[in-house]
Amino acid sequence: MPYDPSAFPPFAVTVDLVVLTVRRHALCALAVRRGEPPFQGRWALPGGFVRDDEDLAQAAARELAEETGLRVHDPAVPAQDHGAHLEQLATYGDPKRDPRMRVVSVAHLALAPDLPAPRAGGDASNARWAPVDELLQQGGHGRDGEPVAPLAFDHAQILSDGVERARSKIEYSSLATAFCPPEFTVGELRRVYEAVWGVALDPRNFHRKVTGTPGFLVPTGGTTTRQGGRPAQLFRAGGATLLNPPMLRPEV
Amino acid sequence: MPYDPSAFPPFAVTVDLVVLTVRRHALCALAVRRGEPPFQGRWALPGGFVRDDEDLAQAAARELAEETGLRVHDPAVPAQDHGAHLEQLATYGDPKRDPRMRVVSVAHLALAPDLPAPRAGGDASNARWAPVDELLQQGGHGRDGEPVAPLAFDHAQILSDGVERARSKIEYSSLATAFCPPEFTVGELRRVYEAVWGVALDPRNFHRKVTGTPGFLVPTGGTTTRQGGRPAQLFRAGGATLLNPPMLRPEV
DNA sequence: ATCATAGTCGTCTGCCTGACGATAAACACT
DNA sequence: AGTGTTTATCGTCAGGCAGACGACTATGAT
Repeated sequence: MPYDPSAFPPFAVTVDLVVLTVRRHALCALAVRRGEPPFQGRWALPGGFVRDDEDLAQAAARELAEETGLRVHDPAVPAQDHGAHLEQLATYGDPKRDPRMRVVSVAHLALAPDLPAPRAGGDASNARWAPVDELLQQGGHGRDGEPVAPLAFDHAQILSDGVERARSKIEYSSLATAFCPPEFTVGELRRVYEAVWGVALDPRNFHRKVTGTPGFLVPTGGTTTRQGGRPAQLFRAGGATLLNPPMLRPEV
Repeated sequence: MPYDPSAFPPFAVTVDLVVLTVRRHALCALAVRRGEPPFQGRWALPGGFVRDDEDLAQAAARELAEETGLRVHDPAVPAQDHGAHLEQLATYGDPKRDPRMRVVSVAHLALAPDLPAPRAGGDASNARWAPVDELLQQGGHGRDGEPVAPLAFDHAQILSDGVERARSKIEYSSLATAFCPPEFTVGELRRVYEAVWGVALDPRNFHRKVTGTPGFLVPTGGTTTRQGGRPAQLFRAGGATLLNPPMLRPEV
């Protein structure tokens, strides 16, 4: 039976990216300014159309590289350069989510270490890291006073879902290390958890927990004083991806 | 700026369903026989095209109702009839996953109580509940000897992802009750966990855990002996959706 | 009456966590 | 050099929870 193109409605398929990082003790997301209607001039999540010959993950990795220069960390390549974590988040397909046409967006979540200022097609003023609080808050604005919220389309919902995914996933996986540089201290890792969860953690219990979980952290032998105070041991992320028992997020 | 249809490649968008239930102490999934090429005669997950005016969740709920007659349980309607749990699972978009054309499939996961025999367009021989082990195993076949594996397209991967989602989600949520009838006993709930995880659980510790978790179970006052032995209390699912601390899955 | 089956209540022990005291090693002052 | 500040790291203790398992209860089957 030949294929009948009239048997189904055509869709546009895009990937949108929730790229998270921790800057200045705050969980931040990458936002780009829209250059064309709809929502011209408003901030949005980076993204774009999936190409004809591309897998969804490939498209997301391509967009991520275009926006940030980040390569995706491939677990199959252990000795690889430090790269970002990228995973599929969810798919959004409300018929009215884009006023122009029927668009289904496959959102992806990327976790990246603190990066230099972003570039978007070479134009820095059209891309920025903004604290997720500002992006999700009614009338949110950056430190420069520019309004950054509300985001275009349904991107506030997508960002919110991505943040919630990240918050819950660092509980039971070693993903928090994706926010850290290749070598980091226990204190730096703790400040990642504190920024993502928005809580304060006891440094002593945190230290006991992460150093006592087999495979989570591997000491590199070096030390650093870049945080001030007593020199701290440097670690790399160990091979373990699942934490058992998990890291417990404190109650409200 | 007008919309330019040549700016993006057109996709077909479908929803595929991983419908899980527990039958005869085994985790089973709904499978339908394909009536046309490609993969004609092979078993596949139920699914279909998303319509022009439909949200993804609506499309999934419609397909679920068409295949099983199940309504989706809406948390906003507390006094509602018993219904299935339905949630988005993941999206699959490999360019070659369907040889006919570019198809992106938004897979959904549904959990249902044990149901009467399925119907697929009224033809029972073209739909069946099959243990997920048989569906995922090389050369798997049903009790009638008919081969049910491998599934068509990338449906083995989708089913595998859905099963893994269900296995992990009943750890920290009350979702296991979605496999049970409206009223059930602690033992019936335990057998759900045992079937989904494929392990044996201590009845005494399980009883202590589920009855001691506030909001998980609400006693209805009734009892039943349908399992034989001493009469057991009947419970309904309580309002709690998140279990804290979680139910622990025994080690290998 | 006896047995088999399933449900329910307790006990004990070990592990993990949260709370928090104490010490160590750097830097910035005076 | 001494003092204070900051961060890191080790230790202690009590409470909670889970795994192992004994004991008892209430039904139906033989």
